[in-house]
Amino acid sequence: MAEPQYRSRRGRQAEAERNDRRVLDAAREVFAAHGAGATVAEIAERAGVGMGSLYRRYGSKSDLLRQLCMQAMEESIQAAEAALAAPDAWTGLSDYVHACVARGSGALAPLAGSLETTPEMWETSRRGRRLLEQLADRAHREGVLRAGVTALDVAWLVEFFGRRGPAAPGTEDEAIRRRLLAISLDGLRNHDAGPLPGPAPSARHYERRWQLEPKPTPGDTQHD
Amino acid sequence: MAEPQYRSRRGRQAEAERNDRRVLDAAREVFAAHGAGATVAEIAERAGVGMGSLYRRYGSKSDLLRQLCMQAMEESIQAAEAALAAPDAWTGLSDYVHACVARGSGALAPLAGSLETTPEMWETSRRGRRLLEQLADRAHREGVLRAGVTALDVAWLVEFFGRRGPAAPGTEDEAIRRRLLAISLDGLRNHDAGPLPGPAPSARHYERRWQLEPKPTPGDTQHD
DNA sequence: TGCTATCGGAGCGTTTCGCTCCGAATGAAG
DNA sequence: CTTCATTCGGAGCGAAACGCTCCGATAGCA
Repeated sequence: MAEPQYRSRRGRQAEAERNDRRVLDAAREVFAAHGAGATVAEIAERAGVGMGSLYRRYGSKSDLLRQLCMQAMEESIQAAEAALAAPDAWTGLSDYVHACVARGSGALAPLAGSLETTPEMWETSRRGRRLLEQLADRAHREGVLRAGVTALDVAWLVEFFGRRGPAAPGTEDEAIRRRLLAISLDGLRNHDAGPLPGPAPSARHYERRWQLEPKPTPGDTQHD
Repeated sequence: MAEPQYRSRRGRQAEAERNDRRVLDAAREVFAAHGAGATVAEIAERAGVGMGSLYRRYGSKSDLLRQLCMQAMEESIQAAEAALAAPDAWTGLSDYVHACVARGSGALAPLAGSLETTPEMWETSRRGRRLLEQLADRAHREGVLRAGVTALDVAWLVEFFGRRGPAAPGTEDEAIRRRLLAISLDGLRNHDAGPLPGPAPSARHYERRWQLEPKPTPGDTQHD
């Protein structure tokens, strides 16, 4: 089943570690695809693991979500750092967006609205945003980013495209998303288009999604 | 709006008709925002109507969804016809996309995957697609649509942007969506960008969403 | 061959949800 | 004003779904 070279280390514990990762991978796919409403049973099945194995490592569904959220944010931070190290700003930015969409970071971030957030999560989120701002600044300095586009515009774009979760590689869904993403990225690029409509997205609004609504009681559904 | 020659439609019956429409409007907003999983209680509350009034008019949640689906498709057909009558192809296409996104047609269409589809629905869907193809053809002929872009590319774009439902007017959510939509539309326009990646979306895959999935509708099971 | 750590998943208690049912409210007719 | 037909609102029911626990089965190790 696994690499024989590692089996000798610790027989059963190796399986435990493997399960740990498989659960995390499955959870990311399932949550990204179905939202926070996805069931733990589906995650366990997708991971090929029993409920017991899942719950021994993650005390609750919320724990799993939190861990996943952190992982997604850290991945996007890595992608941003890689982008800043890229030879030119545009390929860096483009790669960043592709990476975030492909990994489903954008699909996971809004899930934060349905759990209690730790200060650590806020810090990580802010660090990611700061890096993205550097990325946007650099792109503007090099003249490859359309006038008026802010870091938050890019963040929202990533979130929009990640909504449906990481399309399985090789599927037509993935191909379609890549086409639409290519179209949107071209619109993001600097060319002779008019100014963007309306005011730029605010940080306050971007962060508001993270505040846990006291109760999902039906009936709010209100503007603002 | 009142029918003067029908004196019978007054008093309580007038309220009934008003309720019917309010339910339909509320249902469109709620389903578009929360997907097919939205609860009927939320719809009734949003409409300011009791469950009784809702269920006397629409036999089941599925009935409501079907009606809504048809309405969304017919609206998009009207938008397409208006676009074909526009003075130039680009403003027509742009208005079409804006209208569909604003009304949430793109958010309602994928809901079809969770109900039994009638032949009438298929016919309406196809008619809408044919009109959209005429729209794309005209735009290509006038040289305002990026090479390689097909009608289905536009259809998927509308669906992507409609996913979250029609953002309430005046909210920052709506402003953000407009910005991203403006960006994507500019990418759709004819300019000196490279070719689009991958093959164009296929009609088969687009229609596949309509086939009832292995998940046999968790909601209603007893009534048809 | 036992012993221990880990695994899988059936089942429990709770919550949610679609839908029904009925008393209250409304307005027309007498 | 009283009567009656019609429509309204929402409490509550039965069923289904879900998060989570618990335990018998199983795989490594001495």
